[in-house]
Amino acid sequence: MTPLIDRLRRRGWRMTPQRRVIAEAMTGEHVHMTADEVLRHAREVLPEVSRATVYNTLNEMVSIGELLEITHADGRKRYDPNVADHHHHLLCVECGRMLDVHVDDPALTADQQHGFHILGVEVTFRARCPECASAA
Amino acid sequence: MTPLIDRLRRRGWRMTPQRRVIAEAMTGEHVHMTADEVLRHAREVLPEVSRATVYNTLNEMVSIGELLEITHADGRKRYDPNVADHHHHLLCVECGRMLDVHVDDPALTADQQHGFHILGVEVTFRARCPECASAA
DNA sequence: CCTTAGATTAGACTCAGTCCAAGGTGAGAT
DNA sequence: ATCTCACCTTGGACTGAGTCTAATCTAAGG
Ligand SMILES: [Mn+2]
Ligand SMILES: [Mn+2]
Ligand SMILES: [Zn+2]
Ligand SMILES: [Zn+2]
Repeated sequence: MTPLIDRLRRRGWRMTPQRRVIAEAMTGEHVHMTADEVLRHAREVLPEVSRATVYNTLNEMVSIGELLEITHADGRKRYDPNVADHHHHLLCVECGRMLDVHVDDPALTADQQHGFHILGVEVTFRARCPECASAA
Repeated sequence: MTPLIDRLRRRGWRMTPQRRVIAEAMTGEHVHMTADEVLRHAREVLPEVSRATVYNTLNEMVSIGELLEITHADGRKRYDPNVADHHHHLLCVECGRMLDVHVDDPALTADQQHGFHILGVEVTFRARCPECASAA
């Protein structure tokens, strides 16, 4: 898997310091940051990055398929760089931590499809993580 | 299944016209309205209902388990009165229409649980409905 | 009827996310 | 190496869903 930054350059993106630091934050499995978390990470390296640029960059990466956008129950969106490896999620409902999990996609029987054309399926396991369980 | 209104009264809720009209809107399968849709329905019967009361009532019904809250990708929450019958969802990504579907819950193998205590699982089929498919 | 705990209300407020117009800059062309 | 401009970044105004509050109202038990 080529690094995200190389793939972006190959698509003709101008490689600015802002985009570089955002792309570097968005790497790995089990990475599911909110826009504000990405902004904080980016500012540790490049303190003057603006919120608008983080939103611009994340949205563009989502629209070209280099990031997945996950809508969390708390309303804020999360961004997931793990697009190469189809997966689902395990979510701690207390602290919001989210892990990638691999499980077979469920399928709908014909009569349950109601004539819809299925595009994909999302599975989220709601759970309590070991840290939150022991804190309770 | 006793009607929602009776269950609410039995819990000691004061039965006001506002609550009655909101509870009447929240009945049936395949019902997944936003707060604003509930408000519009309520105002057709009782024009002076306030937005605050709709939000108060929906949130209270969710917290006592008489409604499910579904966070849609567009950010707005949907409210689902079908709590008696465990089910999952089939969502048209174009028009947002959402149907109840019945499919076996997927399960995580022990090594995929990462030590989490699983509370439940949500499955959403992303799809295009027949109306949106023919419009395209 | 009275009474009052609980319900309703308008509008101010919060917070994530979008939009805009002005100024800045990466990188291809010379 | 410098020029150029299409593209990028920025602060701040704006939007829209949802929450909060303080004043007013009312369902229902005695
Ligand atoms: Mn993931
Ligand atoms: Mn449903
Ligand atoms: Zn946790
Ligand atoms: Zn549709």
